Amino acid sequence: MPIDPRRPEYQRIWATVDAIPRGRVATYGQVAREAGLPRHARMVGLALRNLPPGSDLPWHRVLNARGEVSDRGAPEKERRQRRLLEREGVRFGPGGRVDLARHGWQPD
DNA sequence: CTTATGACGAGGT
DNA sequence: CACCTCGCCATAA
Repeated sequence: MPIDPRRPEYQRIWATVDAIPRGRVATYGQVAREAGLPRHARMVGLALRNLPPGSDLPWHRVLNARGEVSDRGAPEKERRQRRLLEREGVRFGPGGRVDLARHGWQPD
């Protein structure tokens, strides 16, 4: 087991991701800040990488700061993420970018 | 203890 | 736009 999923940092990160509404996206840095962990964008990636297989968390709604699906060396999984987003109405422009001003999550 | 790694990001060229 | 460099920070080795 790489990390300890019981730690509050991970609990807060996952809770934040869980709050991203359908059809909207958030960046790693944004999730980190919302979770009260500024400068921990990389930790968000770490948290998502360690999700239990059958998790219902909307992990696919997290993109990098440029609005693209992050390269994790697994083209198949990356295509799946894109498909899941398109399924909920998120449009990808040429270059595989999402317009964050249009689809970005604005927390209350 | 020291290095390397990485689903990241800001800022410069 | 594309790259590149550097800072960041939890983890792993």
